[in-house]
Amino acid sequence: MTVRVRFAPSPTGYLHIGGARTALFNWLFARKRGGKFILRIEDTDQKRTVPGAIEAIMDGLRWLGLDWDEGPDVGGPFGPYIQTERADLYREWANWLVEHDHAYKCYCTPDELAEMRQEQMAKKQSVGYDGRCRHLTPQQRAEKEAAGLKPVIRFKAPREGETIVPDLIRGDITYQNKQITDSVLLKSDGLPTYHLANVVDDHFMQISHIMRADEWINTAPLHIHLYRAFGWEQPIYAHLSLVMNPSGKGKLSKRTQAFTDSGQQVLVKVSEFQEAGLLPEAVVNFLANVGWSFGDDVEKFTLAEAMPRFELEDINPAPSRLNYTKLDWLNGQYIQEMEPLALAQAVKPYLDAAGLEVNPEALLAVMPPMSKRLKRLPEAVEFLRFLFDDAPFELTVEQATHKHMPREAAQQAFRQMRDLVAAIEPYDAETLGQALMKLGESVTANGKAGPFLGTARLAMTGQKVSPPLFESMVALGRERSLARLDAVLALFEEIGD
RNA sequence: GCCCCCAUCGUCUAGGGGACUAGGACGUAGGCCUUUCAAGCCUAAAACAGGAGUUCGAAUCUCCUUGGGGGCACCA
Repeated sequence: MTVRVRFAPSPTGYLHIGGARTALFNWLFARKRGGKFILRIEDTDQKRTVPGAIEAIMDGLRWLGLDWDEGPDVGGPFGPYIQTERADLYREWANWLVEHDHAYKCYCTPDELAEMRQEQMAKKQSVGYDGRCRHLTPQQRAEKEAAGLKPVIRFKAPREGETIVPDLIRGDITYQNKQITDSVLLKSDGLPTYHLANVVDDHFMQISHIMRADEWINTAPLHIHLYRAFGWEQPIYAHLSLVMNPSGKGKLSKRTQAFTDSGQQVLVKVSEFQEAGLLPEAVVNFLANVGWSFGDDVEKFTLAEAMPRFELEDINPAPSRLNYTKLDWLNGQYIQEMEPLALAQAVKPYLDAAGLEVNPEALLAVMPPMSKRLKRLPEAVEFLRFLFDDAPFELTVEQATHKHMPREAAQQAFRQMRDLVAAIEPYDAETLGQALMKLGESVTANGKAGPFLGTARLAMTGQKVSPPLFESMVALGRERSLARLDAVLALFEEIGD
């Protein structure tokens, strides 16, 4: 069997991370089976269609490295791949259903339907269209038409029996047909609803497997009836679990929650992951671990490695939340592996944006030690500010001293350090390191260099956390290092008298 | 209200009747290393929602309860 799967978003905005995961699983499956991955745009709700959304979605997919074989931009043998460009096809098949007694015209107005729903709710009945237009006589129909009412086409759903939805992930799901309502297939604006467009397209695009989120599961029996009414073969279903909010309350959405309990921003759009300085390899790796597992206790892997192992049957049916902290860890792992030059290039835009005047050489020099400290690229801005900004930072005598190195000793230590830095040759990390270690051991009460080096770091960088001290001083250069030492010494003088 | 799905450490997961004193990862705690912070390494705490049943034997199968989620539009 030729595998053909599709990702079919509606262009109502950005690419959602949950959608990205659906796309990823489809992609993985298509690649594993040597099939085709198709991108189709479901834009039949023109009110919700947002200009530019198609591009935004494609950008998101491209960033993640999910390429498609057929789609709006690349075309393909079953196009067009944008539903509004296929409107005639749907109309044709909607009419076909009417002609074959599988569908009928309905003239109910929105008000009328709302009223019906209210009544049903008031009576605590199940809500759904009651089929009142099913048996209109030709005369009644003519009257409605004469009154200028524009009809919709509704499916004539079977009222008896049951329908089984076979699902690769969940097994057979049984529905009582009496619960399936006469859904609208063709709207009064002449465009199809999701149900019709989806079934018609999946058929003519020869889709073999439908992988989509759990939220669509209840539409499956209806769609199965449509396939039967048309006399078409139904695809194989596999309903993926939903991606939930970190709180566990509801499916992940833009609105619900902006921050997690630990204060992290809840990223939702793929573009937000990108802007947050996360690497696409990490995001995609992370996503693959949600609802699927590589096996062998392996957490970090590439898509190429995952692909041969991917099986639909292995997908976990339970909904899951996104663990953003784990994503950061994974991202850090990928950053550690980056070549210094690549990392410098990745980090530079953020430094530029922060208004820092970046010296490329100095930047490159501190990349190796930085790579172990970065979880997300933009963090580099605060880490490296000291390197590209000579504005004096706030420092107190308290910070420049230590319990094992009180005021007098600290002042003395910094004086010695200044002399040492001024004279040392060569001015490199190793020489500097050895000398400063020795100095440190001689100036602290406990004979350990740690307390001294900690304060020295503060004096050089203004930060408790920075690239390692010696490398930082080398990157800074002798002159600027001396200037910062002078600043500390001045601090002691000022307060001292 | 009706229908559907789901249920293993805080989170993501492994587990498909005996290999389970339930494994891994993130996070957390402690330790080592160390030039602070990281990174790395080691250790620890931490889960089969509850109840019946099937079986010699159940995290694994069935049912019920509970809890969570989704759906019930001329939205997708």
